[in-house]
Amino acid sequence: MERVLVCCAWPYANGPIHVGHVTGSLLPADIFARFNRLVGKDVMMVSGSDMHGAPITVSAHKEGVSPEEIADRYHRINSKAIEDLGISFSLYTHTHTRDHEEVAKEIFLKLMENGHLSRKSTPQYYCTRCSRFLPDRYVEGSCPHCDNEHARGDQCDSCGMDLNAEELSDARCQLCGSTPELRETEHFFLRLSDFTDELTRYVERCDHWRTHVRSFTLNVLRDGLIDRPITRDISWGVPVPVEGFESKRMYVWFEAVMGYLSATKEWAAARSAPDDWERFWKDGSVKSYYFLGKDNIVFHTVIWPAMLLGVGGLNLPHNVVANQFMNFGGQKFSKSMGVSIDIPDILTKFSADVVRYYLTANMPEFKDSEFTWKDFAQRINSELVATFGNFVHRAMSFTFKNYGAIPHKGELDERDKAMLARVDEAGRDVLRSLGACEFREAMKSLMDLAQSGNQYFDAVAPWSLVRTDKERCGTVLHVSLEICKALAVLSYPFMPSSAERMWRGLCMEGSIEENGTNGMEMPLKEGSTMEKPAPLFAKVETGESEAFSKHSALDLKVGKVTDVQAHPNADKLYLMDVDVGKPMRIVSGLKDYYTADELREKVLIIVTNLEPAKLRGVMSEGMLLAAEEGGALALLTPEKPLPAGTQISSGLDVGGGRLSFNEFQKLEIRAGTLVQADPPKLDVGGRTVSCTVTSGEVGRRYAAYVRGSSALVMYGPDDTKVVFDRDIAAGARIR
RNA sequence: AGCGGGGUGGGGUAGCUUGGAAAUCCCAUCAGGCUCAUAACCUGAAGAUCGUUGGUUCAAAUCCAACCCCCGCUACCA
Repeated sequence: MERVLVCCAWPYANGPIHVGHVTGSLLPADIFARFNRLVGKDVMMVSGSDMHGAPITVSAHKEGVSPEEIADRYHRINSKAIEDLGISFSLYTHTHTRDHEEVAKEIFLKLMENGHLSRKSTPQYYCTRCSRFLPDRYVEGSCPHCDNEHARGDQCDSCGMDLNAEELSDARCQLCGSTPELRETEHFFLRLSDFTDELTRYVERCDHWRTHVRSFTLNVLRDGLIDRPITRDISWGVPVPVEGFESKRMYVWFEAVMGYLSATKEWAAARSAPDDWERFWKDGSVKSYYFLGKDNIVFHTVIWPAMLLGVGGLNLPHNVVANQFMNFGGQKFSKSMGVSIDIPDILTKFSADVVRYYLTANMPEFKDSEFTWKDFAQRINSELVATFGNFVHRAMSFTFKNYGAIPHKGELDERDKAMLARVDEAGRDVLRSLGACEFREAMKSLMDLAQSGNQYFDAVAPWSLVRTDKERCGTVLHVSLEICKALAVLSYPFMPSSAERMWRGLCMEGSIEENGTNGMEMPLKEGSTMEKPAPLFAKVETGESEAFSKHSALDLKVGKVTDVQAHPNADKLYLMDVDVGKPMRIVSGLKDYYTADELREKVLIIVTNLEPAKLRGVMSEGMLLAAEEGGALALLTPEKPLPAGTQISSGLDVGGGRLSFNEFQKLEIRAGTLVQADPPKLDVGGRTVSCTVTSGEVGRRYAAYVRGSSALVMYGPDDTKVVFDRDIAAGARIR
């Protein structure tokens, strides 16, 4: 039996997985694995949680727990989420296992034995009080390029320059504040340069790779590879199996990729066949596929292959299927910015198959894609429910109602034959696309077949045939059910549980999983009594998806006042012309607070998607934001100058639809004082809520959305937050 | 900043490697039809001078150059 190894990038155990992980690697890997099982191949599919590395120690330090506790927590959460999503791993493990440690040490020693490691001493800061070496980011000091005294050792947040910790004057340990000393420390380096030529030849052969993966890799190789350190001075990670290195650990990027191999070995050991892993790694006819995001390409096209070459005797990746990114409201997913949709969350609202559908249909295969709740609801409702689900349901429920069983197939006319030929054609299309890892295309072919089904059903009109020619009606229904059967089998890689439900609904024996694509040829069992069909998918109520985003339906932009005039017919109102990237007329009630001259040239924050409204006879197209508290009023403004029209974000979907004034009033936006930075807390007047903020200054007052017990500080590009032009009390309501 | 990818009707996309009758498909919009089905389905229409500016050519979305914008990597998010 032909064998396939499916490898999926290892989610980092520092937070719950989100839709980006799923659409970027987990889901394409699973679809591909299921497809291969369907066509009868022996599939090994592995991944796990990446448990090591500095970010986890940082989280642990923040929470005051051990790194292991953090890693274990998210490993549990993510294992569950992955299972709930129906991702069919042979084994989903993690990198903090004995197996992995052994494999990592073994590979390390083998690379050393083969002469691909070198040792080098470099100076690094060591904190005597903490008795540890400090990673660059843990060192704080004065930036040599600007006056910032709080530059981190890797980068200055103030001027943005890249730094080495040694460049800082007045270096301090960020953990305890004491002055660290520079010490020599010795590390191992992977001699990547040994492999440049061989890797170049290898990648040049791989012309079946996606072009962006291949050209990017070739470019990296053309620049020449630099030897990289593979050990570092931290205590969390895989120990280095060399005397004198007891206090050091392997770099996580070096050790985590080995997880593919160690997971396969762990799988084999669990089956009491410890040598079984070799069938997937040493047999040159086995093709291995790696699914990951574009940020991860070099690790899989250069570094891991170099390691495999250095060890020798192990298969190189056959294909590295890298996806682009799925963004959310124009922003990349990022936990720190509060821009993410966690899988555990979304699964409380929607079934796995529905989520899988959307994430496949919108998969960022060749370029970035955008997740919006509006698009989510739309695609589910009009594609999955209306086209696909509805065809299956109308065919099955009509048959059930009028026959109660699978009807007899009589003589086929030209149209029936053409339809069945179309089914075969669609089957070939779907399977071809799946084999080429073109999942959106495959899904499209599947949907096209559902549409053809609808067209056929309409053309043969069984609802009138049933009254005139019941025999012929049975035949066209039989053909329709054939289409359903094909849809069931072909949709299995994408939506496995719905597919199996359809299979059972058609009175077919066994399961799709057991029969594979042979199920396409298996005849329907005429005369079998059917169960009453139920719709496969329910429509998504707009409210359900809005629940996630209603607080962010505001489209805020930076606006520059170009002209201010008194309203001809009102005491308190101004007519303001504001540039928000385009001119906009705004009527505002600021006359009691600001003179026209004070307002001219001012830079404000404008709601640009409000329903226009007439105020004392003049149309107002937008609204400027101001905070109000006990008779005092302050205008919202960006803390640094931003050009007119710049998008200001709460971090989530900007919506795009028009917002009525009533809806706007339901939103809670307040002035809040940042009372602590880590974890960030915001005082919004009488109560303190947790908040997300990009890099706030404690004691400063910011504008923030408040929802429940958390808040989202509004911000523009470059972490520019929204502040006030006059002092205003914390808790002031913004409108 | 360097490197890679992308910029096609309102939104998403195909085509661009091998230039050729003003361009594919889905959604939304509009007009019809049907009534089996989750107001679902089917048919038809309107809608783009293919990021900008130049160039090559009889002919460019498609090739070349410059520029603008978005994203990623370089810098521990798929």
